[in-house]
Amino acid sequence: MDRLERGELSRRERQILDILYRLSEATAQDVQDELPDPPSYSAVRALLATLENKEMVKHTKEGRRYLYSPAINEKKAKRTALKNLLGTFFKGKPENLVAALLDPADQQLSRKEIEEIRKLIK
Amino acid sequence: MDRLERGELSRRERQILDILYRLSEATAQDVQDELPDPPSYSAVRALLATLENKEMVKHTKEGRRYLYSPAINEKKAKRTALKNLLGTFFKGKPENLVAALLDPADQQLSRKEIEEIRKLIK
DNA sequence: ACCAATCTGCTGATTTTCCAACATTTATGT
DNA sequence: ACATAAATGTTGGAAAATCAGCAGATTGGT
Repeated sequence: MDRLERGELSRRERQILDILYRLSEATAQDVQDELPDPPSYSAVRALLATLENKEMVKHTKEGRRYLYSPAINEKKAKRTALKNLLGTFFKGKPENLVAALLDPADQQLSRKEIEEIRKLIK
Repeated sequence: MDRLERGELSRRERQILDILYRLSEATAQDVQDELPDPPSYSAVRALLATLENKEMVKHTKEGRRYLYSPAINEKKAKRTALKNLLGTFFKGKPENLVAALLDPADQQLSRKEIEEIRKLIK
């Protein structure tokens, strides 16, 4: 079980990783733009550096810049996040989660989205 | 937008809140039992105290003990968590989340669970 | 009444996180 | 080639989080 699964991420680490999962890859600048209460550019880079040391983030060069991306298999991260959410809020029952998705007070699903889901189940 | 929605929770704060959501209410002892890398009992209590100051946790007396529970409306917390997960991993599309749920490589849904979901959609 | 166990309240020290500033490197264009 | 711009790398310290220990209160048992 790695640091991610054990929930051993600081606030900023988590925020940054989430951004990277969402964007797939991003420059330090991109990350700064997405961070709530964004710190200075150099602070963001320092954070990315520590995340790299912990092997939770990797980078490739693109021209003179770095493009950062999550180092942890996305599928696995997704599964972990889902399992956590299920365990924390839905008693581990997927149908409870789907029920919350369908709850009109929560999300509004378009007719099209519902149709998509219906198809999946078949 | 409160601290929870902005993701402004420290590592331990998040761990403890998740436990409280899962258990609905718990003693300091319960929380310690559930924490990964559990610190001392008194440390757990100190953490619960700071969480109470920040009004993220409340307690009631039960005999001589305190029963702690989340101070933040559960429905709202659930919704926030779901929205975050959708945004981070599923491009905001609920059907993608459902697809992950149904993915046989990920979760195994029993026939019964699938039946439940099908019912919900109708 | 006394002791042991179990809880809360509090405090100060340690550790981790978080950040900005500065130094260095690399690319660009004139 | 040189200056400029735009990156990265590093470091020191402030701020926040984390933690353990101790004192006092309350309960329960003998």
